[in-house]
Amino acid sequence: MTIKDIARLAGVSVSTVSRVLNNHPDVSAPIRAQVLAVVEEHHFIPNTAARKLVQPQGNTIGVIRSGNGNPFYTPILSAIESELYSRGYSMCMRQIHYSEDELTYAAQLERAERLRGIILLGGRFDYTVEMVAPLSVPFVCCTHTNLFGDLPQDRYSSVTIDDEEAAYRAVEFLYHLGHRSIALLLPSTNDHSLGELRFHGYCRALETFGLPFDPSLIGLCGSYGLADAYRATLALVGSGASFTALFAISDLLATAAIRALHEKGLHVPRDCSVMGIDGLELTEYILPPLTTLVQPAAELGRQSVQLLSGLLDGGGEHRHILLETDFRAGASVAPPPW
Amino acid sequence: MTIKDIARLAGVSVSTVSRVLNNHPDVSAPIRAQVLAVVEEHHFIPNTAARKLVQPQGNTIGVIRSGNGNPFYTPILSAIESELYSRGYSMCMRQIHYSEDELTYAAQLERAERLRGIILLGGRFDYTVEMVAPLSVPFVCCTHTNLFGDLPQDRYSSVTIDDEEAAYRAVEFLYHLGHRSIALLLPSTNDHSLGELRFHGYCRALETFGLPFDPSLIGLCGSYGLADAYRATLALVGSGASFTALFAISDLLATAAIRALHEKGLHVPRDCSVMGIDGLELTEYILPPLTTLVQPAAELGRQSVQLLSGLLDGGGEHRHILLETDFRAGASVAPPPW
DNA sequence: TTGAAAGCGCTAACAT
DNA sequence: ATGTTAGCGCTTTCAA
Repeated sequence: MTIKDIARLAGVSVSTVSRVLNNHPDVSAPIRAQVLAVVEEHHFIPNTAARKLVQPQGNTIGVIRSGNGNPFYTPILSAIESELYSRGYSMCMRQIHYSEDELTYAAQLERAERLRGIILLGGRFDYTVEMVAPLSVPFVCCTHTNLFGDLPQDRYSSVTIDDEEAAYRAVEFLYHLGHRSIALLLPSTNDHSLGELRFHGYCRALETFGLPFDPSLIGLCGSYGLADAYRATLALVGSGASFTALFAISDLLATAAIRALHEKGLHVPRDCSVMGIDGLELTEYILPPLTTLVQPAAELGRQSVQLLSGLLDGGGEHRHILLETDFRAGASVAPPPW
Repeated sequence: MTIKDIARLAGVSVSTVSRVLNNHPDVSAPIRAQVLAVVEEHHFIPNTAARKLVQPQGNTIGVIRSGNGNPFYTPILSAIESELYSRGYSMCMRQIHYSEDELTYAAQLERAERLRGIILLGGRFDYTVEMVAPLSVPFVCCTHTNLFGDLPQDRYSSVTIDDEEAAYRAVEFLYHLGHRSIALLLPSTNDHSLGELRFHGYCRALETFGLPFDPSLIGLCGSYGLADAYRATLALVGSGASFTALFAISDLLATAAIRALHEKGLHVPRDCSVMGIDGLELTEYILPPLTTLVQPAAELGRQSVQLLSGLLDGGGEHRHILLETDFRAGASVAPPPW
């Protein structure tokens, strides 16, 4: 079923059908009704591919979400969506695997959907000039930025928290509570990504406060998964390492850690404090409610759109925005037991 | 940049470029290399819309995921994806809001992507013949089925758990533990959806075991959100209703309920047992680990694909598969305190 | 107000 | 092995 069929059935020309379908004003009411009737009757839906092919440019922004599981992105996405719509853009979202390359995907989407701009949600921290070459519309990184690649700052925008600083603050908070042996739970210390940045923040805090770096206090879980975090925490405690606080670099890791500590007979926060980063809604409802640094999810999304919109409207330049995390008091931290 | 440009730059014809791009064998090695070089150099990506337009039919299955937040769908999606790929299909996933209509969306996607079939993940339970009319390829409902609409069974397939039965089993389990006052936490009792079905299961269990239905034990939260569930539970306890167990119709609701009970000075499970349905990975890691009926997420996804594949290969007919839930022992239930 | 026709970028006959 | 060409379904001039 094509507009040709509809035209024939309605006894008009294809251009008239097209006009009706696109709400052009210059069609007489009776003809319009007639065409619409046929369209309805046959449940006709115009072929999007053909439309895309012929329309010079739309007003669509592509959003690529990397990694399928993380609930952290959910509120960000909502914010992006509503901000986009309120500015008259339409949004086209795709979710991809961690294993897929978001830039390749973005480039394809750009062609397929005639995108005007792209928002990369949760991607790599190590873009090179070569990698972004296929992209020919402006893009902004939301929740990540290019700290490990050679892509110049003026080639892209980003909106993130300062990951290194956030980790520093988390450790600082624990230190000021009185903790002197602070364990760290993270997937890897050299992933050229989040983990590495937050690891640096942890190290800097130790240094600042004159605490020794103790490798036996580092729990490496290998992934951002709950099961791995759980196992790594069990192993950490099982190794005999002694610590009064555990800083997990994400809320999810922290959640699994609390259970593991509990299993080992350690009460949180009485025997061991636990702190996270992210501020998932869910971790507000676990027991004990997690003390964490909340990322300004809605703001991350909103400002990404604002940046992109500025770029598209002509005036704007590529910028890099660092947003503050917000301390959320839970019940998972306390002064050390002595 | 189009294949025409590439052809000119490489000094060949457009069909040669097309052949190279589509890995056709009948291109000489030097020409292929030459074309590829130009393609690389200019980061050329063929226009998907044009391809879609001209290709008679692909091998793509569309997946529409309704509602953006629920982590329950994550493992299902992974299963769908891998099963699809292993059978030689490619997948095209779209996520839509609760507020959007998945069928309209599916119909558009069907045209746009030339889909061969559709998997609806987490949609409505009340389709009518009229609503599905725009779809012209077979579709299967994953995690929902058409118990409230007039769409005949032979017009679609479905793979779900028996929601009514699962709720029954949850209550049965609590009953056998000794509980006689079992509260219920759910968004609504008449949403023509999940909530209503599970409500029926709850009622049937009460009836079977000779327990009176007590409206004051029904906690209505209005949504599947954590905050609403938390408030509803506080209100339920605050109302003075007396119960020794709470059955929340989803794991997320159960999680928020546990926190609310704790806030009210009720220990779970000593003072009040809590049980959920879904079996989220996360609720295995909260304290107390949630006792729940686990939906066979991977199997739900896998069988959806198998059904669809059977339909497409000619032989299959529309079928409706009910999968069993699996009891997962946590630590959130116990015999009543007396 | 309506219709005829060109062309979007690509693939696949068909021709060479 | 490579080139020429006819559409795919649609929108949009341009003419009537």
